[in-house]
Amino acid sequence: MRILIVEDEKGISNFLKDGLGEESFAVDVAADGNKGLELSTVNDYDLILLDWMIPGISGIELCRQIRKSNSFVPIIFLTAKDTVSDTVFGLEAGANDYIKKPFKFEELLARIRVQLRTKEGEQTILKLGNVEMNLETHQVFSKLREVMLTQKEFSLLEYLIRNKGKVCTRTRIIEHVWDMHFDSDTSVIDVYINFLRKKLDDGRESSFIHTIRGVGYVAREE
Amino acid sequence: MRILIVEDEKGISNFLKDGLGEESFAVDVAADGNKGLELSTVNDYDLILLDWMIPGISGIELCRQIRKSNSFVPIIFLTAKDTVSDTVFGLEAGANDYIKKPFKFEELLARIRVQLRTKEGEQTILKLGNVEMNLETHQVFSKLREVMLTQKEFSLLEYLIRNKGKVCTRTRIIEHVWDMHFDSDTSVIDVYINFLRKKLDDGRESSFIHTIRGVGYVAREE
DNA sequence: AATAAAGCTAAGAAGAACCTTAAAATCTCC
DNA sequence: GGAGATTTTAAGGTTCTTCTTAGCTTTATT
Repeated sequence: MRILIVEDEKGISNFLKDGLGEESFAVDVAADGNKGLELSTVNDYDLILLDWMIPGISGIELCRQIRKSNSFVPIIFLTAKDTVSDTVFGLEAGANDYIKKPFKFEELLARIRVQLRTKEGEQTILKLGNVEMNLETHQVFSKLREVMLTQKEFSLLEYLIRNKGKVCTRTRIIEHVWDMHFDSDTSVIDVYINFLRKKLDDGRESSFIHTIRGVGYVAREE
Repeated sequence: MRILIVEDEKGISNFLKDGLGEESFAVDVAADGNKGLELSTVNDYDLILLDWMIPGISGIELCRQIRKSNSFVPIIFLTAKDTVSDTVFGLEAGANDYIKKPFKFEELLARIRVQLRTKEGEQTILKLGNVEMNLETHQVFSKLREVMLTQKEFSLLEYLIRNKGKVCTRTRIIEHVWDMHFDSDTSVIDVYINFLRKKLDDGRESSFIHTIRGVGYVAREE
């Protein structure tokens, strides 16, 4: 996840760069509007933090420019001002959210995550071979038919498909899908793998969910 | 890769043993400090997981004893306590890292891999000639084809490739790959070397696994 | 060349891991 | 509170891995 910060106050931009770096974002900093425009044109950021008051092109103008170029990158305004009209201007210019200075780092982080989540939500459809799952509507299709899955079946399938090609060990599955620890003596996983295979394998011989004996399972396209 | 777990709570040790087994480690469990000392003296472990609060010799004392005997085996502390001083004591006693209970299995795994990496420059992908193994996805490729290996085949191959160029004696192979002391009356190793050669040598005459008569085997590039 | 030692390989027994089904326990919604 | 759906446990059957055995081949030594 790559983030651009457009901010002229060194103190703040350093603080943000360090903090976001620790959260394992890749961070670039532009100290003025022109530099910001240049970087945002050249690179493909996942999110942009934009200060209201910057030298060169103003924040609001930069925001408009970015939107004009048909980019839907999430933009969060950082503003010292507290007037309703400024907020309105910002959002009208195409910003997704704003945060008032001074702010707590954690609050900013939370808002960033919200933006990235909704952005990810644009591709709420996971696919593997004939199987397609829509995370938003909670629907699953195999070939053309819709298949009804229960909650647990759904999250198991989601975990397998998100990790397609990789072997998911029983331990990891239990931790991610069942939220359990330390229960090595259960065969729920076997049962649910069986459910999924029955529902999704359209009576074919071999499943797209492969068993790796002594290790776990892996979802692979044929 | 052979790991010793010193932990008195059966639930946790079973959970760890299964989980690490799935990641193709050979795992021993000691339920108290004395047993832990005994096993760690007799066997050559690649890593030790040590609970803080155990019957018999305390975890911290066991750690000191191991270091006293000039062993540099990586030690990771498992601790329920959350005080700074305990951590300090643990690290002073010679531990390499610690993790607070309860922990996610994958976090522990990540730390284990870090310790093994710094020990021998490891990555998740091991290569030798045409053969490539991905420890994370548990896949093995020879030339372009994917080759299906069983658990034991996988860990034997891993051990050989980690020690590529070096001769692996039968005794060491048995100790690191099988969870056994050397039993001169077994020919499991021969059998498994044979399995690997069949699966990986693509019908060629000579194998990349060379036999060193009276000593063991060595994996070498052509 | 004979002999012994070590390794190779095929076949099969023992055991572990997995699959499948059914029934019990739990949750949900009227 | 009860009916239906979902989740979990349990158990028998099946398949695959692991390990042993035994006969055969290669290598080393005298």
